[in-house]
Amino acid sequence: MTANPSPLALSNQLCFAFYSVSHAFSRAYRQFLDPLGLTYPQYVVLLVLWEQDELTVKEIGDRLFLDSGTLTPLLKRLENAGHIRRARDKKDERQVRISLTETGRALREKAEEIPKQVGCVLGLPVDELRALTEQVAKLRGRLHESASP
Amino acid sequence: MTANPSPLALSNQLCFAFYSVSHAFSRAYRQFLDPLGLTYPQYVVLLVLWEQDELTVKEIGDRLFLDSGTLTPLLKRLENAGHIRRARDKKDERQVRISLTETGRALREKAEEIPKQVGCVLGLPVDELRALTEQVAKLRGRLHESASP
DNA sequence: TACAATTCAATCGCGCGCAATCTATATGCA
DNA sequence: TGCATATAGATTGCGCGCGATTGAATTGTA
Repeated sequence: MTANPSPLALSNQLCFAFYSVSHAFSRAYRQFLDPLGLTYPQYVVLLVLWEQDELTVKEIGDRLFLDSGTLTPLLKRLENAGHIRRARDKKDERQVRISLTETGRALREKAEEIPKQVGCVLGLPVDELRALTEQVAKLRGRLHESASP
Repeated sequence: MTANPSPLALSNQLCFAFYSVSHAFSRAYRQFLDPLGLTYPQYVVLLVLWEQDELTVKEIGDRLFLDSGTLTPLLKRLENAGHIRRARDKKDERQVRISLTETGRALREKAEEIPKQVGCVLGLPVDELRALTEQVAKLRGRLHESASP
């Protein structure tokens, strides 16, 4: 794979790099998330809610590029764990609004150490991390555009 | 998420960027893989086999950072589709050796157009793609090292 | 040669990701 | 107002990823 010399396979290389690094990241986070009883996708949903509470399922999905097929069962698990509440919006009964419980809000402090610890193993200067993040987000944007023209 | 100003959240940003871009890539590949009846992970396994046939499950797993729990059922599906054969190694009965069928080898030609088509939407110069791929692979290496010291 | 330790693949269980479909609610328009 | 259309979320089905365990084959070693 990584030894393929063909320049035509370049997007294959890049795609696989992202595919494998995202799993590697997920594994790296797991050692810190396991003690909290969270998976990485659940953690990301909580990150969103810690930043802005009372979002609807759709709003969470827009931020994370996930649909209700993924989010509904995930949110139910977070609800069963006692971290969030799910309630139909009174003004628009189609929507389900997600709110943090006290437990869910409290989890934030413990979770705040995680990115620091993971960041250590990356061994890259902050500005490089920032540049890389931007570059990757830009690629994601292009892929999304081309998917829904 | 992307609006979080805290520098502490930088590895969160980067991890999420990889997480979301890898799904976006997988969706981009899907439109080309669907007609071939392949998923992205199946395609990646075939890429490996097209480069070197007669690998064992472990050897495939080493190249793709996947274990038998993922590969065994995936390979069975590729076998059912007629693309590969699975057979115990005569010299070491613990190993299962994977070989391409004629159908599986023939699939390569159709698949060869895919990275080109995906590459078009990325809109990045070749050397930038190459640099990005290397940088991401390096990060993956660091994450793997720190996982198994 | 016995027998413990290691290696390889298979199996099981669970949580995503996502396409497709369904239901309920809201909106737009004649 | 009445009905078509659109939207939000839930549900179903399938294919991963992966931790944990199992069973069989091999290797290392006393």
